[in-house]
Amino acid sequence: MSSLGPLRPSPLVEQATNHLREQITEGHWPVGMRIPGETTLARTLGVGRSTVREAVRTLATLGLLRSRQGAGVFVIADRVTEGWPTRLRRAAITDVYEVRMLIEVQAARLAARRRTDEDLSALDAALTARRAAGAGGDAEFVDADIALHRAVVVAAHNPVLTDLFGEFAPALRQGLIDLVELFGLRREDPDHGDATHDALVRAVVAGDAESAGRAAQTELEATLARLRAA
Amino acid sequence: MSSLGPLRPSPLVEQATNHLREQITEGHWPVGMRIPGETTLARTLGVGRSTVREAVRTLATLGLLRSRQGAGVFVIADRVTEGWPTRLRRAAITDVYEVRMLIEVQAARLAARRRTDEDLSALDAALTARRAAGAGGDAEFVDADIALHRAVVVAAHNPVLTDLFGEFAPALRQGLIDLVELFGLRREDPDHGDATHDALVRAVVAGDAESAGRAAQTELEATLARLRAA
DNA sequence: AGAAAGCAAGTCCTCAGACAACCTGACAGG
DNA sequence: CCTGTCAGGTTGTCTGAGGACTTGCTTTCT
Repeated sequence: MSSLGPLRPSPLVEQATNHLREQITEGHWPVGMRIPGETTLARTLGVGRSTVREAVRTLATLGLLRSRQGAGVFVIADRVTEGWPTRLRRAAITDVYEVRMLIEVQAARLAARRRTDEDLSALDAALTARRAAGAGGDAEFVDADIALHRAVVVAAHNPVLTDLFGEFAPALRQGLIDLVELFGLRREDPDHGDATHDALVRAVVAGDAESAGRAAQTELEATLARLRAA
Repeated sequence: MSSLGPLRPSPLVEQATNHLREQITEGHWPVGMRIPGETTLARTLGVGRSTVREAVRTLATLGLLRSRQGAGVFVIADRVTEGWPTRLRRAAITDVYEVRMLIEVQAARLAARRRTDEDLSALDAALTARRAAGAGGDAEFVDADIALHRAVVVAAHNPVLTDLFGEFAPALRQGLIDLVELFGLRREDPDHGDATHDALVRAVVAGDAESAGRAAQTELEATLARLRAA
């Protein structure tokens, strides 16, 4: 089992993939350009056409290339973006929260216009759960709070928006738990912000987009102000 | 014979990929199992062997499969954490654009309150460039358009927001180019929407958050309506 | 001359067959 | 038990062919 040295040079497809990826990342093939055809690439790379095809498919799966039948293969990106978890962890919590706010304010407006009956019961359940979690631990309470906000976003019925909120949720959770622990907000506010959340849910239920947006805005701005003060 | 039948609902490789992915995600092929051979799969799926190979390569790139020469293809994971480029490519363009809109409307409001002198000159340059690109190609024009919108987002001075817009930009670019080419929007509107963009920039320059938000909203809603009509 | 219809070249998509490289398990001999 | 050999099956790669689609040019008509 000596895996020492390049016993196997490495699969040809991998070599071809790396070669093509280099052309893109090094800037020789700018975004938008049509790359040479399969037969040309096969000849210049010294491999077969199917090998080129599998290499192209790999880069297409990674989001660098896009092939259109009859037209050719085009460069649609020149780098694979790093993940959001790391970016959000590096960013300032106030910036994260500000973006969360502007997302959710508009989400609330959409939710008021599109919520279904299932959404209504889900919102009701989440509101009740949040109220109940007021007696629990900090983490538990924050989770219930986020679950309620997620229910609002889900009611907007936009998969991209739901995914986006899911991306922010972990960073929000940590930041909010820190905030709650640091300021002991729940002791100084025995209501736990229940009134504002209730107003938000009622506006969504009523289908009043304007009120829903305002309710979300005031609620989130209050928390954002507390974050800035920290 | 069948002239009007489902000539090609979607590329065969894509169908094969989805079929294989289902077997994995539905649990029929547990992690660690060796899946049937290429020739067998080709026969059961009713496609050629190269088609199966490209499907397998796609799932291997996504981290679900791993093929070892001489041994077979093995399942190494049953779910994939998709990056945003992939998710946005798969999502409906209208959903993507709707999220883009709700981001940018609020970004315009923030920009009106926070723009610096550098932002103002950048906005001015971007607007001029967009105007000039009206005479160029479709891709060139879309790029100039996106650059202007990016300048507005940058003026909001929130790194997370800027990154988020950058995440959406590639998907937007593709969708907008398709839209422009499909409908020939630029011929039917010789102004290229210059007036609305000018209004947006002037509101940001003037520091009028309300007007900036409204300008962005009307401009983006018009395009969104065109997308929905497609 | 300008616009519309049609043609032809180029390109990706798919298939079929073939051979090479490689892994695995069975089997015979020590 | 250990080892070397072998046969069968599998993936890796190449080639040739034809179909489907896009694009630009050409032809034809107004």
